[in-house]
Amino acid sequence: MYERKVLPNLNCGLDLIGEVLYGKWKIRLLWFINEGYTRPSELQRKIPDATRRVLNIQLKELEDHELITKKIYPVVPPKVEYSLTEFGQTLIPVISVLGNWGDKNEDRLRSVILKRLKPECL
Amino acid sequence: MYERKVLPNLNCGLDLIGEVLYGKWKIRLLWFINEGYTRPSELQRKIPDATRRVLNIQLKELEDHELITKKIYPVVPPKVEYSLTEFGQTLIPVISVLGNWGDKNEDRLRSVILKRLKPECL
DNA sequence: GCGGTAGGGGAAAAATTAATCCCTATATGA
DNA sequence: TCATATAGGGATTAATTTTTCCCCTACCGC
Repeated sequence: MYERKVLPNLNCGLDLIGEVLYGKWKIRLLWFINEGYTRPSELQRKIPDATRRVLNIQLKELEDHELITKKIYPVVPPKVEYSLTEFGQTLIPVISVLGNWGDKNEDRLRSVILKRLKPECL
Repeated sequence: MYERKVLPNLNCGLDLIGEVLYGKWKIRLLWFINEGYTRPSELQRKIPDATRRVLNIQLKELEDHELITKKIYPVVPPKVEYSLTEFGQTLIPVISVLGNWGDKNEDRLRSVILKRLKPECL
């Protein structure tokens, strides 16, 4: 795993939540786990744009940050289930606020975002 | 400026808000501008860990995304003031929710974050 | 034995983001 | 005259994150 070379800022609440939520797929992982998609293969199907690899890495980080727990069933073929910890559950309303703002301003956001990357990116 | 090579995901509200809010210092810039620190030099003093350069770049992105506006006074020495657009103002309650969750869980977050980077990073 | 399913992970490359360094300009005050 | 404050930007390097590619285990059914 990659080892940080620079100490992150941990001054205020915004720094702290940033540390655990940054990561391209983390918020969605939390969201889908909360919706009941608890197995790795289900999550991979819900987030097809991410590779298995990244999801595993980010799931591991969420676990290290105590937002989710991983239960491995000693069966064959292997079965794994993730679930939110109580701590992780308290994040759901927060994520909900983010998603609602994004949904409410969907058209405008899409427009301003695309305006900045028009030329070659498609 | 760096030109993206890969089209970002813009499927849902979470993707969209992520696009405009990701960036190490953006949330704090919005927050401080809202608190009345409107001039570049004031913002730099409020966020001493960031270099002038990055702040300028991220301010420019916030401006492109229509979250803030930049007013340049034609005086010498130069004077510039940023302010939130109406659109940007609607983000303040959202940022507030993020910050509150982080503040409320400050100790636990600091602990789990530090646990992951103990060894060499200090 | 082969292919499918379920769950992983190492190594290296590519993409992206942030930090460094150095340079521009003018006015004011010591 | 020299340092300081104000605002900004190009070029380069470093740091970090995400992707790609390839590999592994074990069982089941055919």
